[in-house]
Amino acid sequence: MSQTKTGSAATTEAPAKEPRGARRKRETRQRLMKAALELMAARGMDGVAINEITEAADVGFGSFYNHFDSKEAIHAELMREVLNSFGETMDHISNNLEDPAEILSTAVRYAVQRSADNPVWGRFLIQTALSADILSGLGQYMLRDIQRGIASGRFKLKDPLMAFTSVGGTVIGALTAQMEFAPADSTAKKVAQQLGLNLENIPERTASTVLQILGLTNEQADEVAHRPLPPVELRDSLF
Amino acid sequence: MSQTKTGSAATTEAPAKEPRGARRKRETRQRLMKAALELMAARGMDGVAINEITEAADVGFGSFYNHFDSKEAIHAELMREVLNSFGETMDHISNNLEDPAEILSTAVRYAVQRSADNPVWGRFLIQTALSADILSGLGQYMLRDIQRGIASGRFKLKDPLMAFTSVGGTVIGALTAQMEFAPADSTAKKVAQQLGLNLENIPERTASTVLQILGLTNEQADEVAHRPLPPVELRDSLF
DNA sequence: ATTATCTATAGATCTATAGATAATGC
DNA sequence: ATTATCTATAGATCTATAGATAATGC
Repeated sequence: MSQTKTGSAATTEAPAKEPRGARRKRETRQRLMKAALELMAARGMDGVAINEITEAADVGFGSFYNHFDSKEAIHAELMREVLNSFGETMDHISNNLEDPAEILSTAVRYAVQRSADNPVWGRFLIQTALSADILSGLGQYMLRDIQRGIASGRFKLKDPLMAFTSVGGTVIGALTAQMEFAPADSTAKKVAQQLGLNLENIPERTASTVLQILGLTNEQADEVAHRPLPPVELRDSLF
Repeated sequence: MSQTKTGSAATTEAPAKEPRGARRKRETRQRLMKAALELMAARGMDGVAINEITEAADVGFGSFYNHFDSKEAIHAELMREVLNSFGETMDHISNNLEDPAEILSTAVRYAVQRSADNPVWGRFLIQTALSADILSGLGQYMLRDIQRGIASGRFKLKDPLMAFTSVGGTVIGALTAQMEFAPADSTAKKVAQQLGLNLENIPERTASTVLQILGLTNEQADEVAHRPLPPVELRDSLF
């Protein structure tokens, strides 16, 4: 248990009075996190050696253990941070909107769009969603939003469990699809285009699909899914 | 390239004339496959050492290389075999039913139910669905069934891509959920029950959900999803 | 003096192969 | 004689730690 955890792990700007050594340590930690994020997004936790992380971070090998106890530990930290950053955005969205359908729609559009813009982030978000128990990751936010919609009567569900499963699966499927299609030269994109599939506006179409699963009519869902997106403030140092 | 591939990898009964040595070899291979299947279902390909596979199969370590070139090779073989066995069942279902909705419903009910009965099989099916490109796994069968339904007019889709994504995500989500809930003492099960969630008949409810995504009304979907299941013949040596 | 980093390395783990042993089939 | 298995091991890879070096802060 030799490592020190900085109070608020994600903040970039230090409290001004932060001594130089502490800043240096924080920066090293940050470099390790960033390097691990990219490597593990691409190849998964098991596919990456600590050696590779320190190399990519341009940090001495032994320094890794000044910051993390193990590979599992840094991976867990990364998941925690991706989720926290996502959660904060979600809270921000929730606090500025009334309609539960619009809240969920905004969250979905945000997640899908951001995964296309930043596949490293997206791949990691998917890892958190699939890892261990569902409700420790993405699922908890979805569940909260869905319950809110049920309570308010906006969502009318005959089968809450299946609705939850289906919404979750749809979102993860869309994140995956979006990242397959995002690169301009991807084979997935070519195949899809040959099949005549529409690859525009996937965030909005995902949101609409999700809302229909939750009981809105086609028209209602499309309307909500195309409302103007409120600006979302991002403050992640990692991405 | 020292290994020999038996013609039809999955068959149990040999052509009677098979010499003793060949049978012995086939049985060793089979034991390796079975052991790897269980270990890799639980811990993933990377989490298992070849050593552990031969130990579990009660086979000398070096013998592994009489049958497979690498860990990747045996994993690929396992995916291929799980998928083939699934595909044959799907073909059997397709050939004996007319209604595209019923064909897809039967396939979904079969996959979900069998995952509950045999979590090792289920976990592997999920691995095939998530691995590499979507359409090499489960997806190809779904895509075929959905296209058939569109062609016949049974499914009316405004957005084929999202329908496909959503159906795929829903099925994988249901497979996962079903396996979480299947063990009598699982925590997931307790949590779900405390939330008042209905855990009965998940195969049928998944099928119904999928059909609704594909444009059937609630009532139509429920009716199809509860038709009597035609008997399905299984002939997998591995499970 | 303290703290964070670095280099170097011991030990564990794992893969792939070589060569010996045992069983089969002619 | 051939074939499949086995045991034993060399070599590669990776983790975790020890001890040296450099920078900071008093």
